[in-house]
Amino acid sequence: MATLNYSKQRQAILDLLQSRKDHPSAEVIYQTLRKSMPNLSAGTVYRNLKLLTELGQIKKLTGLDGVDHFDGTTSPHSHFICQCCGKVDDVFFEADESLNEKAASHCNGKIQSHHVYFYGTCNECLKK
Amino acid sequence: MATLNYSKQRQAILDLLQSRKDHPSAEVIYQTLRKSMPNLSAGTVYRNLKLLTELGQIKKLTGLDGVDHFDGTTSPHSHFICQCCGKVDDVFFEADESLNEKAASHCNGKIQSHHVYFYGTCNECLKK
DNA sequence: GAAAAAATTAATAATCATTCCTGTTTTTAT
DNA sequence: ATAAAAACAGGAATGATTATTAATTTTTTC
Repeated sequence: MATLNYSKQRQAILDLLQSRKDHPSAEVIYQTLRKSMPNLSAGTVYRNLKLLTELGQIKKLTGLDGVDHFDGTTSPHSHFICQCCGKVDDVFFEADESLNEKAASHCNGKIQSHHVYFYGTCNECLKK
Repeated sequence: MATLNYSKQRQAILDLLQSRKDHPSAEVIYQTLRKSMPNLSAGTVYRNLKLLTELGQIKKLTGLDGVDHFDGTTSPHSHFICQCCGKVDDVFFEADESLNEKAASHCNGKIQSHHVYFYGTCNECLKK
């Protein structure tokens, strides 16, 4: 994995994502880091999130609530979205080899990867 | 399925989506329908796409190229995104029952549905 | 079939996440 | 240490989507 992370700002963004188990948006990342880096710029956060995503060091999650969320866990996993509260949990469940293979014959091209989103109601919301 | 579709505009949007196998964006739908409905408004397209999505009569696809795309096929299926040309194909491949069940034990809630995105290179792009 | 009520539309303004731009600062390479 | 390259801060611009409002169309009721 490419390890060209010079700046304090970029490293702080990556560290934050790797230390959290939730999936913060760019805005949340910006507001969180601003507390310790008062003149951090929002553009810097967006630019580095885009760069880190392209380098594969973080994952971008879309289609949750209109804004993009980011995930510092790079090992393959799925996501569970609570349709009640909007929370996004990691689901460490491996369907990988088999899923790509099974779908291959139904597909007009070569599959390289996949991403599974599960939708439902989380335990907290079920209690209500 | 609820069938409360009064207006010409709403019906035209639904018909268009059901007659196409690709997954047009709101803008493409707007420009296409405008040819036969010259004073169609973009807001009408967006409002009806949102409504039809909420009613479950169409599906919204996010995270493809920054803009939302829409799918008139309601039977459960997956999608294959070509990372080369951006094309989105339907993949009629059923992993349903098993996938939700298998993931259930790894999940902090009750799974109701899922959506699988496959990423790869389509046959056209492979030839190049 | 016409009048009243409800729903929908067109047009336009507003919003808001994200990207772009410019001049400055930090990092890297020599 | 110095020059070149990369990255930053701050703010302006972009662009997809949503909200507003008055007018029109559709549905309902008689």
